[in-house]
Amino acid sequence: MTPSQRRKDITSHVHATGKVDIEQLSEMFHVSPMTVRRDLVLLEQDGKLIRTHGGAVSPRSLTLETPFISKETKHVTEKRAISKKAVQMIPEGASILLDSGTTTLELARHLVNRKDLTVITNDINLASEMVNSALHVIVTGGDLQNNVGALLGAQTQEFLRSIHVDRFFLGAHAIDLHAGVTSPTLEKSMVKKLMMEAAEETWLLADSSKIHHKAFSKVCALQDLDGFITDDRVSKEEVRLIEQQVKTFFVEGG
Amino acid sequence: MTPSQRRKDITSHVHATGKVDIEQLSEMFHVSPMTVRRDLVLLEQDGKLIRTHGGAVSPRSLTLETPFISKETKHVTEKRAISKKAVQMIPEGASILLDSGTTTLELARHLVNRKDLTVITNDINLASEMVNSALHVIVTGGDLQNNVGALLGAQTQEFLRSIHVDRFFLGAHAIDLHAGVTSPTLEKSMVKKLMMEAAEETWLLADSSKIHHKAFSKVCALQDLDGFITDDRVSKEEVRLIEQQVKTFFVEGG
DNA sequence: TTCTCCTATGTTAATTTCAAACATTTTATT
DNA sequence: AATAAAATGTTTGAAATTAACATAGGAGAA
Repeated sequence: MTPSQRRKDITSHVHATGKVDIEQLSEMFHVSPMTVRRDLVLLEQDGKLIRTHGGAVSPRSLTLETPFISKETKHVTEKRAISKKAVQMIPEGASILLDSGTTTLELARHLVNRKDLTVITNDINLASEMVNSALHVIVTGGDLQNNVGALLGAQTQEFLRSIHVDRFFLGAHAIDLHAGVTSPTLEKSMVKKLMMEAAEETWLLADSSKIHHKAFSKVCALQDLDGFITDDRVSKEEVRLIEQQVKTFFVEGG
Repeated sequence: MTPSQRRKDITSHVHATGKVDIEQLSEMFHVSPMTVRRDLVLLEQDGKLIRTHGGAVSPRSLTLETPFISKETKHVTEKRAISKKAVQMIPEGASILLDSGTTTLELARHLVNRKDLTVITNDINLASEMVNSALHVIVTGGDLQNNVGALLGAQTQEFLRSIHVDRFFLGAHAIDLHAGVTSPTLEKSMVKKLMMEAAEETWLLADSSKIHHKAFSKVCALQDLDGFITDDRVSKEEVRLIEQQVKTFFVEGG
């Protein structure tokens, strides 16, 4: 039996049983535990399995048990309706700035059929969505936030200070009718503020579930915005409170 | 902090970084390694993570790796072998610069299990691959090249002039044993040159099919490189010609 | 309050596993 | 046949794991 054949057998055995231990493999293939260990190191590098203490497990066996319902799947119809409305309001030839986030990601998806637009973003997920389009896309650069895709940091800020665009679409995780728009870190709100300064107009995009939440660091008051697009799942009283602060569109969303 | 809250925090931290070690968690939550270990046992039973030797990994981090889908590009096995070799040569704690391209994309995929590395790239596809890792990733910023994913332009160049890294991994489309490394546009070769200047060492990564091709704009001569990793599908005469110009590793790629 | 029980955590020691270095065998190449 | 390269085994010290026991801190009852 060749080493590569043995590794293939180990791989299929791991996938079949979900779990193996080194002692067992050592006996099964009549090789020393050290050799098995070396095989497992190679197979782990290829992503075929995950090494554990004393053995290895199949990555697939556990992924089936933990279905990750990410927040991306929440309020999709609302986000879609909001971003659709936003796209309609972008004139040909405009330069726009897109915040990081799932709502703006939807917006980017709706943008890919447009042309003659310059789109600037600090989110690599948005950039990836637009890479196959005819859009002129500019990425700010900066430190990549793990598991998120946003770019932040001094480099991002420096770039934002050097540009000017027609419109900024702001995403938000927390909106309070009195405290305004807030974000979880100083860093994020700093970048959002700079984006507002770089833009002629700022429009807030957020589904109504974000309302009545407060986070740590203030971005701006609702009065500072030029517009707000959200869905219609808000009470009359809320509508009144919002509309007296900012020009708002309540789109139908689900 | 209650035990259950700590476990939730551990869970989200594992999912955020993809990988944690016990010592690190012990310090982070100010509890003994034994307590962390007990937490990890519970969380593993819930399928929230997979315990490894010395820590735990997120089950999700491995589903994204899926080394089974990338059949679209040519010479996958060669590229994989080349990037594997390259990864082995990166010391812990290093800062590296990754060129845009499919070979460096493979390299990025092999890097996601590493930590304590700073990785700088001008390709959003590479950045996307590394977003769920524990790596410190920095994106250069610049104009997005449609259908490619590379970032180029004045902004990219300005950033590259402001940094210094330990090692640069250069990808290439055309290598000639006399003309050296060339690229199709002035813009691209300019960025590559700046990357070389920003790095202590430059290593060329390219499968052997790239040899004996010339493109428009010169990047560098083979002698300017500190190393070259390619596959072994080259003739003896070629080996001789290459080796007298640059330190080279010919990895097995079939 | 004071006592008791129970959970959570820390500590220690013994066991197991891991990883590095070196030695040996096998395989491939010239 | 000679040599190099790859694969495997062995040894050894370091590291992680586990189990067992000890301690601290609440929650609830008398």
